[in-house]
Amino acid sequence: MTDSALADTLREAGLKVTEPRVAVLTALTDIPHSDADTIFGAVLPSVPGTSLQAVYGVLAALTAAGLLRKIEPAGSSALYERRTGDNHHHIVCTECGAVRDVDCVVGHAPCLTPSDAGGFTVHIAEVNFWGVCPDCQNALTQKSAD
Amino acid sequence: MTDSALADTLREAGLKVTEPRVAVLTALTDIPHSDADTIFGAVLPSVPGTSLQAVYGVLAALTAAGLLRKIEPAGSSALYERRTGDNHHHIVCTECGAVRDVDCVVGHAPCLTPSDAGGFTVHIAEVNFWGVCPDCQNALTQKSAD
DNA sequence: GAAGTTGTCTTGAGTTATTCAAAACAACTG
DNA sequence: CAGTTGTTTTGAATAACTCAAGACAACTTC
Repeated sequence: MTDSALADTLREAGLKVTEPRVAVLTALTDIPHSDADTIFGAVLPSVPGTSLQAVYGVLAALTAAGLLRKIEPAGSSALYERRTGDNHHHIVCTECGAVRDVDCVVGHAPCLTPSDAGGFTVHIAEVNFWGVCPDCQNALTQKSAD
Repeated sequence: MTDSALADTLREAGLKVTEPRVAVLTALTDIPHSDADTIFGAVLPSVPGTSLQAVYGVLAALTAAGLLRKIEPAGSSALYERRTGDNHHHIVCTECGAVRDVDCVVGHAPCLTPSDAGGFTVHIAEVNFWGVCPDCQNALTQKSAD
């Protein structure tokens, strides 16, 4: 994705096009599911004078505009991704923290409807899977074979 | 639930029975889905010399022993509850933060199996619903009627 | 029932992710 | 090109939580 395409994306969302914003979008295209600090590290080379606070500001603005989705897995800092609006879920590795997208389970509206919401109006259902990624499975197998 | 029943619960889990631990269990029986600070406040009157750090320690020990479940909804601090081992879910009010238990959706193993786990071994599926509680619905209706 | 051992609590400080505020600055408008 | 509005920089502050060391209490053994 080119910078000018990203610029258009920003403009369409009613946001001003700035270097930090384009850089953050570029970084999240390359490395999705990154936290603010990782994004800051990825952005710093191309935007030398920037700061972590600026990254937080950009992330908040882009999330509010619907350009980013913020996910907050238990026990880790907030992660951001560009894939929005499709209600997909995530699986997190309990060993290394790796995150992977999981498409919505087999076409289940039932999955997203509690049996008894106790009078609550349900707006969204959030599903997170926890498990072990292939790499860590190998590492664990290796270890137990020692 | 009496203190001695709680004491037995602790002993059965292989934990020493102490005043702060009994007090934390009592507090969580009365007010489930509480955070460390709220529990601290509820415990303080009956265990005058205690500290927030002690509460954190107790919560960690009881959670590790399987006596408590820790839930960490996005954007809020960690909450604890005594209901464990039944894989139930939660619905959180986006207005006031109220949390309510939701029994597992209509008997769905499918709900807990991602369509493509990408090589991950899935251990647990976590489901959180976000919506508006009855009280806040009323408040919002009222407000729009003004 | 008393002494010892082990684990728990208290006290105090430190860490990390995140947020707030004010001034300097840059992007879009006309 | 100048003005306005919104963004970024700089610096500091906050909240939730963790770590560490000594004081202390619960269960065990005698």
